[in-house]
Amino acid sequence: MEIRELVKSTGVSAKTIRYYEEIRILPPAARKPNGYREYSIVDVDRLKLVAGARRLDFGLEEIREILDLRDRNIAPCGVLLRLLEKKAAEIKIRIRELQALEKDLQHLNALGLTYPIDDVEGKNCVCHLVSEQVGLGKSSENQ
Amino acid sequence: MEIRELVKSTGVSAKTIRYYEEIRILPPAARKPNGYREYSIVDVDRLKLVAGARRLDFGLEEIREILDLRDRNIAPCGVLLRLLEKKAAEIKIRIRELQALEKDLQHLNALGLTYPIDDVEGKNCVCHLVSEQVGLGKSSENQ
DNA sequence: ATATACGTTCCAGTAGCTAGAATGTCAAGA
DNA sequence: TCTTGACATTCTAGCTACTGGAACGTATAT
Repeated sequence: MEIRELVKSTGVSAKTIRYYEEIRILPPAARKPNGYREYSIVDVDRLKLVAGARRLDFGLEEIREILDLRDRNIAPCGVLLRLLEKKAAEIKIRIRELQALEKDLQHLNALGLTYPIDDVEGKNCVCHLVSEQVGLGKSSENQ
Repeated sequence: MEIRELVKSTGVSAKTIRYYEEIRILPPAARKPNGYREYSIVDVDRLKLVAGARRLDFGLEEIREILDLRDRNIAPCGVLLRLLEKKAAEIKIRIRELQALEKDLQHLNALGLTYPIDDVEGKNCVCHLVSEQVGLGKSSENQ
């Protein structure tokens, strides 16, 4: 099959497929006489695993590890399972960070609305609220 | 004051401060005879606003707009307030995406644990669960 | 012959820094 | 005076995961 078929069966763009080949996530594709890339069901399977893992927000390096195991005929399930847990933990933390951030934003917005909006350099201005966070509240320490 | 003082009073690293100057978020710093950068309270104020806005996850382009208004002596509070709301809405969405992702991860993990971990190419493998998401469930459509 | 819809390569850009190399400056201690 | 250490400077390159665009080749239908 040509690249367009692979795009259809995986939902990954042609650009991205070529990029994955370039960085050796996918092996160099076979070529037809005209120079076009040619794929088989094996490539579909591999790319589906990559796409699934990406959808779960795994990094390409993590994915590369999984693929390397598979390529050496070692079942990567154990590793994948651990990564799943690790990622879930990370997401949990990230969610909490964002929730704290959301709270801060709402708080500043609410407070800012009670201030005049034409105060360029005075203290009664939402700009000052934004500035003055620095070094104060640590409610949402993101990153 | 020298750059180290500015670092202390804003929590922004020297590298980042120079970078901000390079991309014109901060104006070219005055120089002492020895070539060292020299700052005043005005720079502290400006950088604090930048740091506060970055902490709220505003992009540097958004911040640049705010600063441009301020530089032209127009109170940016109105704009800032709108950005605050916009950002809060974005965060809300992002949180929901991450929560869906978290659910998927936990689901796959739970299901994966019931499978053997030594199945390289069979279907009873968490790898297959990961692959088979592609084109199926759209519970968490992120990015 | 031409229009179009594919395919190819290569280069550059995105966001917001951060690391590191090579070099210069300043203050204090032996 | 020499040296050590902590500061400062500039410059280049790298990070993640792609994406856009140019310039060009190929296949098919009209």
